[in-house]
Amino acid sequence: MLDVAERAGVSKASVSRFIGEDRDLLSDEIARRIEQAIAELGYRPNQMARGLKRGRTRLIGMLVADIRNPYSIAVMHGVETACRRHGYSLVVCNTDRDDEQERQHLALLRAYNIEGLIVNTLGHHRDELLELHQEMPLVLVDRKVDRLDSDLVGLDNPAAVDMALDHLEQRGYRDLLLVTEPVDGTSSRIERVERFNASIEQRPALRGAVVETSDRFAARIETFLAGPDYGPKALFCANGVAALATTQALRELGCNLFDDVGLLALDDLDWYPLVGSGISALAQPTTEIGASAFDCLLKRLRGDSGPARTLDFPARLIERGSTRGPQR
Amino acid sequence: MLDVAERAGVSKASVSRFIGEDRDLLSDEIARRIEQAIAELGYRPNQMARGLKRGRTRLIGMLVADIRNPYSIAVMHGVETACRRHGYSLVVCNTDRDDEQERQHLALLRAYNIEGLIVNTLGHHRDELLELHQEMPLVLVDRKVDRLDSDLVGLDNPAAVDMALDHLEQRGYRDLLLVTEPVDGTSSRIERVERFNASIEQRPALRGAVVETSDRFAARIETFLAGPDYGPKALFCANGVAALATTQALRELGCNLFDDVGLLALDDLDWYPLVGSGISALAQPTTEIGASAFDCLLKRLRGDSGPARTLDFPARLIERGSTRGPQR
DNA sequence: CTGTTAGCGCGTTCAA
DNA sequence: TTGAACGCGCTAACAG
Repeated sequence: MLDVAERAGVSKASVSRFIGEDRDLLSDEIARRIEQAIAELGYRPNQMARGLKRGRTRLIGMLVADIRNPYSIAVMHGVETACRRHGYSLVVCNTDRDDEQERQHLALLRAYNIEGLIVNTLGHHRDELLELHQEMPLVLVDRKVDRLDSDLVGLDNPAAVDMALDHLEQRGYRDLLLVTEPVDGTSSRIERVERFNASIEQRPALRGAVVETSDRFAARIETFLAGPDYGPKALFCANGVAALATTQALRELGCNLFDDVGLLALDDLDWYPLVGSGISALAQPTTEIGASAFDCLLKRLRGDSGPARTLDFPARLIERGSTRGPQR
Repeated sequence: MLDVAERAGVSKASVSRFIGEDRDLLSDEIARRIEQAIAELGYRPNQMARGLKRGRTRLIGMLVADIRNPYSIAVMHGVETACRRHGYSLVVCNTDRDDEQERQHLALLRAYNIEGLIVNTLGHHRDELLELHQEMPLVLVDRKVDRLDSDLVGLDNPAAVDMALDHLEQRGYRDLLLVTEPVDGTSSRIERVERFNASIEQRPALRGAVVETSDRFAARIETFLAGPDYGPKALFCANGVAALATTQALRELGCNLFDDVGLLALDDLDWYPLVGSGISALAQPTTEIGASAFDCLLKRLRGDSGPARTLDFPARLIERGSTRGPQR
């Protein structure tokens, strides 16, 4: 920086003004000289030093529970795009669903002076999250954290589940099984399960049960399929991972996909069209969700201190062969 | 830091020694007092400031061409795990296959004083990469960059292609079509195509052609399938994206998966077992590749200045229904 | 409009 | 073994 200043015959402060937001304060002549000196020397301001001084690092942190989950990737991509558009950079930390790693990453992000945090994990370290939330804005994605009063962006789970049941019922399915990953305190999973149960109550034509993907999972599916005849059977998978496990199980059981049983999945993955007659899906607007998460952060960074907001996005139904209706 | 020092009744320098690598220089008594003060105050050293002073930020950068590609994700996961194990953090930048974004991200990473860089892109900004390489170690993953003399970690492409051809030939396929994403200067794609062509030359029993996934892709596949009978036909997809496109095309054409035509794919994705009779795959050891990439960096950071190394990992064949042999 | 001064939080000389 | 002083690269406050 000193080199640039000397070469342009000005002081460091002027150079600082040039690369910062005070460029208007400079005379055209000086600005031109600085610009040239910067170009000639290939000077790049050191973001670390800027961050150190101003407290503004232009860094956003994101805590992700499982980076191999396509949903997380999609949201992250949305966040990253939004960040870049506004001059921020994203530091992504993957916890691999491990509480200890979550703790370490939180410490790390703080040590790097991020300005805001996007969280998509179980949030098993509420104390640290709370503490962090004192210092910076925080947005939860997809999953609530108990007694953490922050913005929340995600899917409108009740509406999505209703949409699923409407569709399945209308297509002639009567005996439903909700397949979910172990609920394990994950708010979005809880909401889906609860709404499923509640909504089934309201629909006299339907019968519904819930099963978690776990050890004897294929056997549970088999039991369901062999169960007493209440009407055409269909599976409703609460997310992409459950859909994968379910489809695997159905294949193991030698099912004809999808004549024997209907299937509707939350999340739309690129391979759904390829399996059997194609898997119907409720797609989440992941890019929008990611962009909104960043948007919340940005509003807070710009001083908005209103009450915590909750943004629920609607799912979109994509019909494929797996809900074409029971084959008689 | 000053607070900690005062509370422990020592100077900032001692605290600095405690949190740094000079802890041995401190007397037990002082170390204990500092430790306690840190715990009581919940003190966290500011990594920005440390980086500013020492030039060591403990940050590794990774440039990824397409974060939605499962291969990239898997490698990134391997890198991240290795990083964390050694006290480094990873900053991932996704270029979305866009040259301009690649340039911006390179500037960004430099501005944040990363200590090393892992690159998995086309590297269309060789000048900047070269410049960066003067300042820090650089590892290429999967893709070479012209005249950039750095470590390279990836798949042993010739061996993998040979393994594929051996397998297909042994299973009775004779008429092969290699499906690749547009080659577009990507070294790994070039290597696969070239070895395919060369290897076909050497095998009188086989015939081979190459097609890129693009506009009239399904039509190209159709032409291949309808072509003169040279023997049982099989498709060899050069990566996961090609496999997805190919399977889509086969479905559109109403093929019976996979009685009409064999299919072998490079990369092993979680949904391969679910499509038709299951897609056979050559799995890449992505975790190892990622870990090795970081390992190269670490060696360089520790002073190794030997000649650039190339690490080629072998693929692993996973047989499923799609190469069970031609059905007569 | 511009330059001077004084730190941001830390690591690293030096002496002691 | 410890502490005082200086500076990393930059920005903010003030003075001109």
